[in-house]
Amino acid sequence: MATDRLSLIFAALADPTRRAILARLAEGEATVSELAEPFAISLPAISRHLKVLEHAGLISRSRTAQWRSSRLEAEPLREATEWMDRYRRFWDESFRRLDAHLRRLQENEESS
Amino acid sequence: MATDRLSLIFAALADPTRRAILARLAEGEATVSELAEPFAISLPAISRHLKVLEHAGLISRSRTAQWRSSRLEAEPLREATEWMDRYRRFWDESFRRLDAHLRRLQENEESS
DNA sequence: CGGTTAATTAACGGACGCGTTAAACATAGG
DNA sequence: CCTATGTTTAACGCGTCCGTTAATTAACCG
Repeated sequence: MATDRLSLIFAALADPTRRAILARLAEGEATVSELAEPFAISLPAISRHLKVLEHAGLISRSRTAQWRSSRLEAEPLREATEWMDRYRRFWDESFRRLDAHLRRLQENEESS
Repeated sequence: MATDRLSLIFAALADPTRRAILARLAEGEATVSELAEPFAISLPAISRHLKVLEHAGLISRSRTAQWRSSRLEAEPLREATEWMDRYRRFWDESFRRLDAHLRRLQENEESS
């Protein structure tokens, strides 16, 4: 079972429908029906997706009368990005330049 | 089936063992047995994890004699980070400051 | 050739993910 | 109270994921 937080976050993001829901929520809060509207899947399916997102901390929910509104909580995305940042030097050109620069400094240090 | 690239990447990252493998590969290439060593799971299980990582583009593999060496390919992490960057303004303080700054500029523009 | 080492493939089992439809629950409102 | 609306829960099917052990493939080496 994926019990750790990061696994929950990445697993939640691994589904295109859920990513689309997050994209929609970036424009503002929305009810379940509103979120379901663009998709050709049933309301219960959407309901489950929202539960997954909530469990990963990617959304929070509030109740007003019979409507349940979802709100984006991007903090987990920060966590995920932070994890990936360990690998930034493997792809980021500017990071590579910084790397080279630091190496040069190091060499000067050693040769002095 | 998760057929799109981003889903493959996030799904690959959703497993702690696979993330640990990537962490190990950040220190340099390694063979399957070397990668398996820290884990209490069988070699075939590791072999499958590597296949998942390769399918997501997160590693590439080469063969030397009977050894298969894996190498980190972080480009997919860049893609994933890029996707998350759309949400950066929802968590990043400096992004919020920039946002506020731009809004101020906008207001000055309008009132002139 | 025959044995050893490295790794993968095959076959299986159990858990989980994602969808469905039908039923239940919650709230508003005549 | 009864009904309409919004959403969730229940029960099920099916495919995939993750692990196992046993068998197979691949390459080296005495």
